[in-house]
This record gives sequence, C-alpha cells and structure tokens, in this order.
Amino acid sequence: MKQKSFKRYTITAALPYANGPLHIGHLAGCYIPSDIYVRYLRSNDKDVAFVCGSDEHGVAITIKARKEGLSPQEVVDRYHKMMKQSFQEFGISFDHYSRTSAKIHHETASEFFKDLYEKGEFLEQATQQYFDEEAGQFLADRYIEGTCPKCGNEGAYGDQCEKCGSSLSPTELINPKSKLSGSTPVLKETKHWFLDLARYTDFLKNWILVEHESDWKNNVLGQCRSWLEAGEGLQARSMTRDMDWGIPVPVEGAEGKVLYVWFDAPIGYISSTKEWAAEKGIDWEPYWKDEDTKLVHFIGKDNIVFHCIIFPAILKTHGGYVLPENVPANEFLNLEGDKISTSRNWAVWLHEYLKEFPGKQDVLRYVLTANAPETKDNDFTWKDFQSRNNSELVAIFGNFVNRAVVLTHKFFEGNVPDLGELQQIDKEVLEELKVFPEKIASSIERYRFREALSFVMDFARMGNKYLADTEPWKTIKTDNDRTGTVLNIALNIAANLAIVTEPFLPFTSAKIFEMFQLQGLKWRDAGTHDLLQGGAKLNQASLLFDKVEDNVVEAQVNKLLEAKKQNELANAQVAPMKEIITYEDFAKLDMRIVQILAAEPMPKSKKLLKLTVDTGLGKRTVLSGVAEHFSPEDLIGKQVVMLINLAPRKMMGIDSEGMILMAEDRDGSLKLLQPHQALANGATIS
RNA sequence: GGCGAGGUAGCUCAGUUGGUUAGAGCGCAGGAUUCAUAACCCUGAGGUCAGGGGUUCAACUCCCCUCCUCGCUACCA
Repeated sequence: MKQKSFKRYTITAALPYANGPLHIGHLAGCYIPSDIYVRYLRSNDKDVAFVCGSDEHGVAITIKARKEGLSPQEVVDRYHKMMKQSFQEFGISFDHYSRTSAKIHHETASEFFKDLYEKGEFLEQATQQYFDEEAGQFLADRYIEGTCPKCGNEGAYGDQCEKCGSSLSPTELINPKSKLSGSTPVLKETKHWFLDLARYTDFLKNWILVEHESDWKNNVLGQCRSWLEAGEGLQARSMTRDMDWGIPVPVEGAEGKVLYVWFDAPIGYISSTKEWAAEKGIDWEPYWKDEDTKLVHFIGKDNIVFHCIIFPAILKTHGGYVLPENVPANEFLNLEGDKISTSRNWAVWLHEYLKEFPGKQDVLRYVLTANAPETKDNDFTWKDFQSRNNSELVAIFGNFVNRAVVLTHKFFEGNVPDLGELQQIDKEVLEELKVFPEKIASSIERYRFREALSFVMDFARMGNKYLADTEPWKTIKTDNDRTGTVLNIALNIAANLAIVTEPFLPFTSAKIFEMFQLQGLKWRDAGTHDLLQGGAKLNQASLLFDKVEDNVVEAQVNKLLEAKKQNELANAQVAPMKEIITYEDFAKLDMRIVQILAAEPMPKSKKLLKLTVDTGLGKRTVLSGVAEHFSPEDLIGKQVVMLINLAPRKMMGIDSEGMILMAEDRDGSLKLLQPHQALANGATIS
C-alpha cells in the first residue's frame, strides 16, 4: 500500500436516486461508513470536503412522474427534500448536499462533455431507435412495451422482460407499443456519442489490479476484474440518450438529447464541491486537482463499474483531476431474509424510523455498523436490532458510563475525585486506555468499521471489568482516596469513550460530553487520562440508551409482514385478457395429452430440462425451461398438456419439438396441467 | 454454463504474507456480585474450518476437482 500523507480529503457518498425515500440498505451501504470516516478525519483536524447530493436525472424518474401525473421536477423536488431532511436528522454530516438539477451541475457536466468531445474522445455512432411519431420523440427502452420474444409475456419492457427475466433490446420486442401515446413506434436513425472504454483497458488494469491490488477491497477488485477481463473486454458505452429530462448534450446537432445519467451523476460530486466552496468562499479546485488530495468514493456494490471504470476513465481523459485512492464499496443488506425492495415496499424507511424511534439515531447507526455488509451480503433483523441494543448498547456501554457517573454522584456529590496513588491494576488499565484509540483509528483508516466498532465495545467492557475488579462500592467504606482514584480513572475511560464513539454514535458522544461538561475534545486527546481532573463538576446522570421491548420489535415485524401482504394483493391482479381471436385461430392449435417418459437436466443449462414425451403419435424431444421449478423425478410418468404443432426450435444444439403447457401462480411458480383421470396419450383437447 | 463474491461454534462474524492447542460477540450452562436499566464480572460446554484430492516439515490459509448460497451473464416454443 502506498504510504502517503495527504493535505486534504474529498470524500463522496453515492448520490441517492431521487425516485423514492431512503432505507436502511442505503445507510448501511455507504452513508454510515462514509460518515464515520469523515467524522474521524474531522476529529483529527483534517481538511475534509464530504459531499453528496440527489441524483435526479434518468428515465426512471420520468416514468415515475408520468405514473403519478407529475412533472419530473416535482418528483425530484419531493424526494430531494425528503432525503436531505432525513440525512440531516440522522446525523450524516455532509459538508454539502446538492442536487443534479442544480444549474452549477448542468454547467459542470456540460463542460466535461464538451472537453471530451473536443478532444475527440467520443465515437459517434448512428443507430436505429424507436421513435414515437405521435409524441414526436425517441423512446427510451423503458418507454417501449411489447411481447417478449422469449416467453410471450405481453408486458415486456424494451430493456427487460420482468416475467422471464431476460434482458432485451427494444428491437427484439414483438408488437412494440409506445408507452407515451400507445402508437406503434417506428425505427428511425439517431446519433449518439460513445465512450470507447476499451481504450482505457490497459490503464485501468494497471491502476486497479496492480497498483491497488493490496489496498482495495476484495469484492471491489473482483468486480473490476470481472469487467476488465471478461470475454470481450470493455464495450463502448453511449454517454447520451434521446430524452428531454436531463442535461442537454452541449454540441451541435444534438437537439432532443441529454447526457446519460451515469455520465453526469459522478460529476455531481464535483458540482457539489464547487457549490460548497462558493458558499464558504474558498477555492474548490484543490479538492479535486491537487495531488495531495485523497479522494475516496463510498458506494454500494451496484455502483462499482461506474466509480472504478467509467468515472476514472472520464477524469483521466479530461486530465488535471485526481483519481480515487480507494472505493470501499459495501455489499448488500437484506431485510429479514429477503432482498430490500423499494417497489415491493420491503424496507425499513429512514423517515419512518426517525419518526417511530425518536432520539434513537445512534441505535440504528450502531446496528448497521456492527452488522455492515463489508465483505458479503448481510441480513438485518429486528431481533438482532433488539439484541444489540439491549445486550450491547444498554448492558455494556450505557451501563458502564452510568455506573461511573452514578457512583461519583453517590460518593463524591458529583465532583470528580482526585487521582491518587496508582496500583498495578490502574497502571494496566491506563496502558490499555492508551492503546484502544490507536487500534480503533487503525481499523477506521483501513475502512474496517465493524472491527473498529467492536474495539469500541471492548473498550467499554474494559471499563466494566475495571469497576468489577476494584469494587469502589466496597472501598468507599474504608478508603476514600482509593475510591476516588478508581472513579477518576473510570470517568476518564468514559470521557475517552465519548471521543472514540463520536464517529459512530455522535448523539451519544454529545450526551456524554454534556454530562461531563466537556467540549472541544478531539481524537488526539484520546488515550490520555486527564480529560477530567479532580474537582470538575459532573451534571446529573442520564441514561444513554433504553431497552427495546419485545412488543416494539414485534410491531415492526408485523408492519413488514403487513407490507408484504399488501404487496401480494397489489400484485395479485390477474393478467388482462388478450385480444379476441376467431375459432379458426384457436383451431390451429393442436394441443394433446401426452406422457413424459423421461426427463433429464440439460447439460450446461440452469433452466432447461430435456424431456422425452409420448404424444400418441410417437416420441418427441421437448426442451422446457422449468429446471428451476421441477426436478426430473417430479415429471417422469406424468400426463400433461402439450402443444404439438408448434414449429421446432433449436436450443443449445437440440431441436425442441413442441411446448409443454404450464400454469403460472402469483408467486411465479409453475404448476403442471394434468387430466383428472388417466387417458390415452395423444388425446385431443378442444 | 461463463465471470465474480462467499461457505469457519446454535446465531452474527474475525482469522492480515501457510507456523504451537482455530478466535470474538450474542445465545446456552454454571459461578461470583449488588455500584448499575435483573445490568456487570468470572468459568465452561460447543467447530472433520462445505466435501475430496494434491504441494509442504507444517494448510482455514497455496493448487486442482465437486457441492451449496448470492450478484452479473447466456439458454426458457
């Protein structure tokens, strides 16, 4: 790892997308870790710019707006306001929180595009895209609906069929319809600007896989390797879109086009820094251009390719900018065993948590840090939330601070007693007191926040043990000075805790400082035992944490289950009827009862089973995409319905001669269609 | 199937370049204690480190194969 000292730090947290509120996945993924890191840097008097902002462009926003009958601006205004407020209440200490619809951002992103354009970095390519003649505009993939060529689902989108999961290109759709006007779109030529990423392959490989081999996280390196070394390498990516929501492409002949949201979003970090610097009356440039600046991007794993490949390529090409020193991406957080989903309402929403658990910001910060998905996907459960609150925050941390303060009030009227003669045990504890802040710091600097937090808890444990070993409640009966020494040390441990918890639990840290009437203590003060000196006056003890009772946790779990139920109801809508057909149309279908004689997995396929069926007219081979629903044994011997006059189709080198019919349940599972009594193979259906 | 990330105690996870007897927290079982939100403190039980092979004096760690989970990707008539 490069050992380099930096003059200033630019820390970014992924711009949250302004199409929904924030949830615990966002927090655990990047906002809490970045905030810890930044608070730690500030506590060390570092020069830091911690910037973020709402990501407000992209097709998803326009779709959401259309759905709700609002303008895109109204949608992003709503979520921008909401997210900004939630972050603030939750204690994420951005120096500046901007938004990509801001004027300064439009200017910055345009400047970047123009710079690359003038350097001739873009490949201009004309492609055929669907155009809605009624609405007079090109259609984003998501704005085109049609029949999926693979599964026949009529509601497939231009980029993907949500029913069978295949990713599509709009031109593959059968019967494409514009979601804007409902008319049939026509193919029309349009020009786009592509960033030729393949040209950066060597540079990126060296920079990431060689230079940062030992200081970047494993999961990040792996993802990058996957992109850089996969089959055909890096593909050129279009940096422009045919749309009217976004930043207009600032070159001639680009009317009706905007910058691709992923081109402009990372530049949002720069815009946010500019806005912040302007408000502060300082120069923004050193924060992005000075070699002595350490740039760190905190993101979730879904953003790795943009922050490690595309954005660095853009910065490098533009020139004059520093590249990130590290991109400590986290994996994903699940909730009660299921993937968090905004659209399925399976989430713990930050704005709801803040309302339902007032004053408990630190509890959530603690739980999400202690169980952060630093190396692999993790699971958040309310039971774990309760257990960590009750047996760690309350029982270990809160209890220790409370004991020290209560004892001081009881025995010394709330005045910090003098430090007397030190015994062996005191010396040992003071030695450890010195070491803990260093250990915690080292973990934070290596982005190992859960480890750092566990050291914080060990520190508090040490405090409890010290009290148990020295038993001041006994010595007070015989030895006032000894008792005073012990409490002086205990209180100083607590004061140290206030310093080292500040990055993790800022609200709690402030409460302790308030109780001790201390202020302005920084990281460099940690490790010493004269933060509180004899004679100092303490405020009344107040509990740092409350127990979380069973009923509270049950209520949250029930709330989630209720959301799940509502969601199932919402999804329970039966597919709409297809268009009316004639009897002749129907009569063309030759459906029969057939028997599955043999079934075996298709080699090299996850989804296909190779079936041998007796159609009554002879044996046939059918490939069926049901391997994820049935094992071969489930099918062998069964009589089922089959469409036998479907044109054969070659898949993976084998002809599939027909199609087994299945019914799909609400949850996407498949069920066989079987006659209620056995009958002759080949029996017709009409 | 390809690429990537994981698989370590009942649960959640550490284990840094191979080096004694594989660790922590929670949970559990005992004990001690009463200053503290029945909290703290001590002790203990509990692991074929997914499985198999190999390299080595020595493998959780390196190599090969297999299985399982997750992400991207291909096949779903």
